Amino acid sequence: MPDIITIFKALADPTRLAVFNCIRCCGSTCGYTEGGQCCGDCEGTAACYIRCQVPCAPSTITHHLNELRDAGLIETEKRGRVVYCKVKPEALSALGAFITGK
Amino acid sequence: MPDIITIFKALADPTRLAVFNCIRCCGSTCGYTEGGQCCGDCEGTAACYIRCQVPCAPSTITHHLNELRDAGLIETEKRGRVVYCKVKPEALSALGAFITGK
DNA sequence: ATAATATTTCGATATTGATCGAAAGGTAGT
DNA sequence: ACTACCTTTCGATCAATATCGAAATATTAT
Repeated sequence: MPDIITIFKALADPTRLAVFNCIRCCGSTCGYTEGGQCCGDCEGTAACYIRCQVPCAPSTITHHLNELRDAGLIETEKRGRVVYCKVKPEALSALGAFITGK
Repeated sequence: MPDIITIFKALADPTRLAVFNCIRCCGSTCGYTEGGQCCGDCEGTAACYIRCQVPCAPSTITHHLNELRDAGLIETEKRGRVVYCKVKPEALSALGAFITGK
């Protein structure tokens, strides 16, 4: 399991935090791409996906997803050519433990 | 009040996190220098101070204290030539709010 | 006043890391 | 097979920043 520094680093970049929040707000699953089950206004099918909410190059999104996964903050699952992501609650517990002083 | 990104950034550097933890473990006050009230084994007077626990140049410590202060994580107070630091609990609450989803 | 000590400022360096474009790898549909 | 699409890998570039040493500032002690 990743240490707290890795978690802090992963969340310390604005773009990456936006990616994380996007995944988080999707509930259990969030499509990287248009077909994914998604959050808020877009009712699951509309063009509300990470790359749309966080405008940057595809390769940049891949990079950030890797960082978040390495930090244990998300899991990713590839079905076909689409990646689905969800938050790992354990990582947030690790943050909680830091706050309470471990 | 500083945003969550600033807080994450401040805690994302190993040296700076060590400084923060050192201040934190001191209870209410922690001397930057030898005379400070201090934590753990050293019973308040021994040579247990930040620069000793976190070996780096004095100017580097100053830099990290500034970052931590700007992030709202600590307050500093200068008495004579010694800086005393303490953790600001509000910053930790901000972290807590992030965990619970705001 | 002088000396010693604690901290900060400044400038320089070196490392890290965010970002992109181009090309490659897989997967689904025709 | 071929095509279209999603994602990843690879290099390169550029900005941010951690670190230090030296000099400056400020405070206490002699």
